[in-house]
Amino acid sequence: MATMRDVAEHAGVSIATVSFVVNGTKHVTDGTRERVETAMRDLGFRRNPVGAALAKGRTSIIALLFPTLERTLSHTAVEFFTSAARRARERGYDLILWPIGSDVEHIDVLARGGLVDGVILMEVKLADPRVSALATNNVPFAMIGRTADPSGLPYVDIDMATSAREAYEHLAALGHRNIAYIYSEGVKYDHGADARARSAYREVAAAHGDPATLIPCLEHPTAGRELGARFAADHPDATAVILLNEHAAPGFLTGLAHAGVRVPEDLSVLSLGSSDYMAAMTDPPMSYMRTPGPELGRLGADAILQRLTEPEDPPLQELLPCEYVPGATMAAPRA
Amino acid sequence: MATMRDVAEHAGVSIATVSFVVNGTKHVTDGTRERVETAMRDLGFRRNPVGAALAKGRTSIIALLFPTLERTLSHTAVEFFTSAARRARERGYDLILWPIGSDVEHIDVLARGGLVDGVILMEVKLADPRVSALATNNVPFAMIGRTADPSGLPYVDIDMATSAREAYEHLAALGHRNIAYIYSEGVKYDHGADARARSAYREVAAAHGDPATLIPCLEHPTAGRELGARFAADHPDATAVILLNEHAAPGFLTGLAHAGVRVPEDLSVLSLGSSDYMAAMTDPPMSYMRTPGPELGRLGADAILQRLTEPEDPPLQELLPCEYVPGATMAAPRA
DNA sequence: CTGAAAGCGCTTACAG
DNA sequence: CTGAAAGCGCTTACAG
Repeated sequence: MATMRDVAEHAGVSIATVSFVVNGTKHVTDGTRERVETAMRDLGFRRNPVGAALAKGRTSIIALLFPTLERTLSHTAVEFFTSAARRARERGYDLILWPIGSDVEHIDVLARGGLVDGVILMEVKLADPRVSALATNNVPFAMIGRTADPSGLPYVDIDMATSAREAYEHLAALGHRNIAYIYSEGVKYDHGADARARSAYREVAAAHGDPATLIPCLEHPTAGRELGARFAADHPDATAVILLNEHAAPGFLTGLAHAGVRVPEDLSVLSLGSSDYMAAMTDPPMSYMRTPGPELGRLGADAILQRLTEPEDPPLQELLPCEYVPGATMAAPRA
Repeated sequence: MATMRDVAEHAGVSIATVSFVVNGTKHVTDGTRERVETAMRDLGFRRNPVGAALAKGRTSIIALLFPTLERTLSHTAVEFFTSAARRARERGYDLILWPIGSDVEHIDVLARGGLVDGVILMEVKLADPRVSALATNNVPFAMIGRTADPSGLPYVDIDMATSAREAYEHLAALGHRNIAYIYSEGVKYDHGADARARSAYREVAAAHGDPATLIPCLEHPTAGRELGARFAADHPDATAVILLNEHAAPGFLTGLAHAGVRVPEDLSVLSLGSSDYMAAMTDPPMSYMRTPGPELGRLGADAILQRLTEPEDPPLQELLPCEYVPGATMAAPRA
């Protein structure tokens, strides 16, 4: 593979000049530039990014850290990633998905030393060891999600407290007074979004003077189906359900149907943190609170890029609520 | 950040010795090693992978190229990735997901020069410009999927011809003589798996003397639903459907139900290339031909690692059929 | 067992 | 506008 030195010799210039042409860093006379460009073409030259990275101390690559080996990448997570990648590309960076988990060792080895310029964290826990690892090692990072106390740290997150509250209020407005809440079982209990949604649910139920019922469910359609099948028997008084478990939602409706529970006549269901794609999977189409995945992905990219380009600016901190999208799974409770 | 030079000074040794300790490349006396290790700890030393990459000419990083910006990462694709990443990790490599598409420019810039040691291609087309780009640039690669003529190239792929044929035979064995085929619309027509499954379907239908009916459908549950709703009207003679469109499958069943078509009494449905996860989404649970995603991901990692470690060996080429998993969407046609 | 030194392929002040 | 040279942080023959 041709190097800059080869090109320089071929064109009869210094390698500095080649570098200027390749990067457009400095003005070069037309004649010289043409000679260099010809030489590059003749030799099939392509700049070696590793050499450049070492000299410059940066790579223009951002890593999105998602623990795929521990947790399945949901459709919504894919939306975050795709949108963040698109935004990064617009701004001259590459975004890659690095499937490393809570394995702190691995994190700072990768993140330091300029293999990547910065990282975006997903699946952030209330107390997240990765955050301190990155901070200690001085690796620029931003979170999609946030820790218990994210003050001073760049993040973009779903406003889960507001979203859960609004979900509740939508059902309460229809007259529901016994609204159960289904969450993801097997997720670390201190996962930020889950934890915040659960507290908000408890608070708003209490504020209404309604009972709070928290029901765990594994993140899989089959688990949803089993839960749906026994739901009426286990929770005869519930007239509505809020569900923060995208993977289980379709199965839950199926299970209900098989048990003779009609949705929404017998039970209203509202999926919290879902997408058009997943909502359209179910029958009837799910009423849901839409996760602002594309918006957050884009903002997540902006958040980390701001750390890189304007490190003195206050960190970007943004909270976006889910938006209510009516489907066909909500109605007033039977009298 | 401390460098090897800092550590060397601190420990009173040469930086070569530090390198030997860090990498375990050569034996170092216990006493010396301890001094070096202490110095590393004191200074919080972490080896800079970019420097190492430049010196060694490799990074131990493999990139999985998936055009996320053009095509949604399906649950099945996530399985490939996760499994390949796990396997790579076992063998001392890191696997990252690089969301670049058919953008040939971008590919070889990234792939050459040792930012990654090799790449795995997904979503391979019959004629794929990326393949020639990588070959020209001498970038080690392997395909999950394959081009029209992959001879001499490393690949692992679904044996779609066999799988489609078997799908057909399962339905034919029940007595079906009019089996329609639903494929993904909007996918480049020369996508390998799609193209091969379609030809196999045509051939096997012809061999049976049955009519072949090819029906396009966008890759989204809503499109599936619309297709299901008008299916009986458009194709009154079909008694069974093979469907290679995971995203549309759940919606398709829903659409059928709303149009009064009972599955499997009125119409049998068999999903080709699906997963337990997606099959469990539908009601009734889908009968499907299971994509060997985890197996192929693992083999895909092996295929590229073999190019890197044993470049003289003949390339790994492996074809795995989908396995039939009975669900509740197939029955004999009505008399 | 350890060290001095060249080299990996670039970038970037500094001169001219 | 262009070049000579130092340097980014490592690795690895080659000596001793």
